[in-house]
Amino acid sequence: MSQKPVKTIADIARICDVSKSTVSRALNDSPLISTETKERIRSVAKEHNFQINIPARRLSLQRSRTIAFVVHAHYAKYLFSLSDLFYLEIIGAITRTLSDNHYDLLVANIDPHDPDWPHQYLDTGRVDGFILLTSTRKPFHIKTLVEMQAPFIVWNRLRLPDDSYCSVNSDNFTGGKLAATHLLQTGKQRIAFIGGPVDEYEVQLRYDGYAAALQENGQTVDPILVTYGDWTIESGTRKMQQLLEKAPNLDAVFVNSDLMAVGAINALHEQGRRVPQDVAVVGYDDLSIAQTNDPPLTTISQNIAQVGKLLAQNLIQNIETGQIINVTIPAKLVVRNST
Amino acid sequence: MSQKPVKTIADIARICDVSKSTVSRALNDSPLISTETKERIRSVAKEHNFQINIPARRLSLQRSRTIAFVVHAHYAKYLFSLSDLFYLEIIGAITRTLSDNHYDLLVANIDPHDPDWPHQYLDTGRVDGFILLTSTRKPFHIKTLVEMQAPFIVWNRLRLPDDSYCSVNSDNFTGGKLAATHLLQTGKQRIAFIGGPVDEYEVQLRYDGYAAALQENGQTVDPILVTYGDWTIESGTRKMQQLLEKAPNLDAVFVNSDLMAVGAINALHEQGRRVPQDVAVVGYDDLSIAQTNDPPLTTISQNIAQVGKLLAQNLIQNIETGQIINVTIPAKLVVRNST
DNA sequence: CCATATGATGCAACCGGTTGCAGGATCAAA
DNA sequence: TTTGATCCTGCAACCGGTTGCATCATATGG
Repeated sequence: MSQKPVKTIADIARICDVSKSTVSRALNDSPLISTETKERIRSVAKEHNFQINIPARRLSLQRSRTIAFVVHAHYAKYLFSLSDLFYLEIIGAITRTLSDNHYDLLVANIDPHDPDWPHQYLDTGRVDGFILLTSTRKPFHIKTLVEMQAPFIVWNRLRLPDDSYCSVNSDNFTGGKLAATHLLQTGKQRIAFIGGPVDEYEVQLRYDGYAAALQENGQTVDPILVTYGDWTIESGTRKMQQLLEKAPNLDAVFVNSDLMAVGAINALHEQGRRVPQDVAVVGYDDLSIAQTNDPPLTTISQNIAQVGKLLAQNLIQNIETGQIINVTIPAKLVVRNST
Repeated sequence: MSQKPVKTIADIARICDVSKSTVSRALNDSPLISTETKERIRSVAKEHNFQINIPARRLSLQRSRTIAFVVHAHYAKYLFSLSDLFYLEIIGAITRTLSDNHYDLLVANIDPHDPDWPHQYLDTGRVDGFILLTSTRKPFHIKTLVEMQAPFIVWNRLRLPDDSYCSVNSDNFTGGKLAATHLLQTGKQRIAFIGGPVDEYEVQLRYDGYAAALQENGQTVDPILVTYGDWTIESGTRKMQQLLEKAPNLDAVFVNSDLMAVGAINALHEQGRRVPQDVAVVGYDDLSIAQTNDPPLTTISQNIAQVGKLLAQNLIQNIETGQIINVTIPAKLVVRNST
């Protein structure tokens, strides 16, 4: 009943008998306003539970305080599919960090062939920056973003720090090395490698780590044991089948993602091989699925929560101060029952 | 070099020697403007590839053309977890439909205990409406939303159409019935039921369908065969273990979600039961994981793409016209190797 | 040939915030 | 008592769109 429509700062100004400017400054905690006036205005605002108009503020400040989480509409049926699970787990940490900083997260469903998409989001003032994950982190897009000087951050950058953009990277070399070393230590001798797409930089690094571990152990990489999938469960199954045909005597495999590892294990079971007794398996990512798989996966953990947090935090930092931040987070081996 | 800063409609107005209003109307295809003027203005806009300022338009139109996808920050480690996979697959279809209609999707990471959250999004003009899925569709929140007359749509509404809000529902009764009937037809006799949380309406309907199928077959429900999990893989495993202890002679189980079904199958394998020979399993949802599981899951498909599309479409309809739309989409049995 | 309908465009207000600058009040120092 | 610094507050412009209404030119009808 007593619901007077208090919708704007002008309404509050009227009630408090001050000007709009004073209300605005009071709500923004400006040092220009006296403490008592500030408190009076704030209590009135609280009382009428006033909500500031965000679009108006955005227009005025020329800042949207919104970040685009870029995804491709590349699946026929679903936008997200299980192979994106890794990214989705990251979204959680991202939104939390963003909202702590009063930023919003927009899901930008882009057409990967449209070179114009960054303009549609940045030049229109809808967002202040972009977060790109592996599947959207094509050279083509990076180039456009750099050229238009868009604030953005990527997960696992393409090259080493020669370009000028932000990134959060995992220590892929160490990850690969940890995985292979662990397998060697458990007595395995013929260790196969199922990578992600061969042209991904992170995949190359993981391979290098794998090769380094073998070398330290006096072994050399057998090319027949090396193959590459596309991150999906099915590709894990397929590549494992092929490996078993070509190299039936393998006794372990380092798979570049938990999802492909799940597929690989399916293939192993089909062939009657026991995991880990006959063939040990190490995955990568430590998705929640790793714990619940049968058997639970030994994997390389990347602390997804921290990745998401850093992606959000450093992008905001870049937007607000222009700093270019590149961080690498450590890889950790998590031993479960698949080895 | 020839990059003149053409950022606002005023710039275009100057170039075309017309007024701001004319530019605005031309870009919005107003019938008030002559065809030739319209074309002239548009070609200039194209040429300078002008991007309209969205926050300004939003302020002026008092519409954000943004929808909030509501999620809870209820997981310790991740916001999304595997048990939300179903929802995540839906996001794809939602964003696609929204962007076809020039709407944006915001991820609203809310505190489920804060009764105030809808105001933070609606009264501030950040969004025009909300999409709620099962985990965020608590009576408490629905009540608040209805009271503040917020436009929103839910997946699987709580009660039958007595409240006045939009929803997209799956035909849960038929789904449950299809699952149980299929198991009976394959010759199974002792069919267990692992539901989602017992207080979820959709779970009750699936149970009713299950019970109806048994009844039509001259059977009656054995309470010892009925149990409820919480949608997670682990709960599927746990509940299956309990069932096997209490009723070792069961020969089939209808599980209310694919994820719990995956967990249940893990438990069955642990006990040395073969799927489907010893125990047949039917899941629910037809997630992408259902196809790649070992064995591939027989499940109830809900056409997730269509669900997402309808959620987006009908919510927009409601926002723009006030119509309250409730639709039920059919459930379909997909037979794979787990039965 | 004048009156009026019709079509195209411009003016100016408005959406709801933020902020540079001017100005009034208070108080201390000269 | 005057001067000037300090502290608060208000005025008004601005952010970049949209839109009701006025205006003006042309077309139509009597």
